[in-house]
Amino acid sequence: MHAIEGATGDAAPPSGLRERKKARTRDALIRSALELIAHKGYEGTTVDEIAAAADVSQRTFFRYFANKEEVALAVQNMVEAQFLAALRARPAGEPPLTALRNAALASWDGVGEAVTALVPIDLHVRVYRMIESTPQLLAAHLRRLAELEEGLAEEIGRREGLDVRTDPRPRILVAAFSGVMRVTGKVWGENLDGDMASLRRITSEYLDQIGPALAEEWSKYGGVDQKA
Amino acid sequence: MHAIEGATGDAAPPSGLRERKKARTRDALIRSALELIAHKGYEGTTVDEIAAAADVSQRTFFRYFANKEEVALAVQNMVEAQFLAALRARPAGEPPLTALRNAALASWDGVGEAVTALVPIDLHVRVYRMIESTPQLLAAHLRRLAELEEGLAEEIGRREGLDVRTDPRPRILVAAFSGVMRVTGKVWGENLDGDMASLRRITSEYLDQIGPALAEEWSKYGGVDQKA
DNA sequence: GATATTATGGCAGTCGCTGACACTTGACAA
DNA sequence: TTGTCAAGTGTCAGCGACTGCCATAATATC
Repeated sequence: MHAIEGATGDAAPPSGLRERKKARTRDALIRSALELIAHKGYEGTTVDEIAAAADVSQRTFFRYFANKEEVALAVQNMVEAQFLAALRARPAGEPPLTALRNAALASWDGVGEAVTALVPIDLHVRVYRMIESTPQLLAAHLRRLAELEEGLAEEIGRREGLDVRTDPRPRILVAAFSGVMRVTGKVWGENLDGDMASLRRITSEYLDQIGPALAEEWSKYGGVDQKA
Repeated sequence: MHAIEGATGDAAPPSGLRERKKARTRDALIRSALELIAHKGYEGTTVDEIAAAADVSQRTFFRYFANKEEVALAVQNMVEAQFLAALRARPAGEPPLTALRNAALASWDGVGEAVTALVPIDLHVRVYRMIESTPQLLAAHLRRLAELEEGLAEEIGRREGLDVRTDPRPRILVAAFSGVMRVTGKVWGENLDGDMASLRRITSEYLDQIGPALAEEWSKYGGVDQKA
């Protein structure tokens, strides 16, 4: 439904030769694009080059992707879809914030292979940094994240048995959570150790800080715990 | 320093004739642009039309604004600069979250006249809704908000006497706060009463909900209060 | 009033993106 | 196998956003 889904997220096994061919072209486009972008930068890469590298015409490129941003964000998009799926898979008993947190941590697990099936992870990491540092790309990325938040809020609402349109708490929770996750991603991208382990550590650490950060007074180290 | 500032935010009184003329052209461009965009939509408006309506060449337009998005977001940008200024003006005693909240509420006050000096407020509101509903514009808007968050975090850090690069709490707080503010703005834009009073009400209400929303369990109505 | 600055316009050209049309290729049935 | 239909692809023409370049016109400075 939400555009997030479409990103190779539907794990429909390609049956006919036609669909297999389409998947191959799509993957080739993504690979060529990320390779070029990581190498020459986003703005330094033209659609013509991407298309040429994947051996299709420019027109065909635009039949697979609505715009240049979309290829660049294709893998990242997949990761986000993973996250939403992980949230859906969380046991009903978990409180909202815990579910979000665990979904994030859990989704880092499966995502590695899913990404590698398309492109080498280090390429993906390099592109991720590109996203953060390229204004146009970052803008598009943030917009998709906003869409994702919609999906997350809906799911939280569903879990807690309330309507997102009447009770603002799901959206508020997700907004706060996503904000923190963005900082997490940003900090991780800035630091040089681009491995999953450090990502997990930062994530946990920062999510733990959300309570103290919202507290009235900040004690010098650590801080108040807000739970109950 | 940050790009946010540049949006007519520097209240440097135009001295020479040259600068006054420049300010007039800039304002004319903004007015023409918002008028056209509110009327025909963002994508339905060409830069040529905007330039023509302001009686300058297209080339000149691009000397005033880096791209079409910038002119569409010019007023909104001013509002955000106001907000940052309002935060800076908060008394040192206020705890971080309270300062942010009061800065938001306070900035709604002065902003009315500041906006009206450029364009009628109802036009601005119509454009604001346009921003929320136009993907490309929303993307650009979200990116600027991310920049604003940087500024806010820095200011919070300064107030609390800690370095943003070592202590993550300022960023985390601001991220959570901004997330909630975004929901606020979105909900306000969706509802039909586009007046400041309802914006204030929603803002207060939603900010009050952030504690309960982060709590472990959600009681059906209202919820736990997290303060100490 | 001469001269140095700075703003503006016009033009050519690149790049992202789209519609229209013709052509090729895979799917499916007779 | 073959013929038909649907779907994917390439080519081309064209629009709109944006930039560099150069000539010109308007202010500022002395």
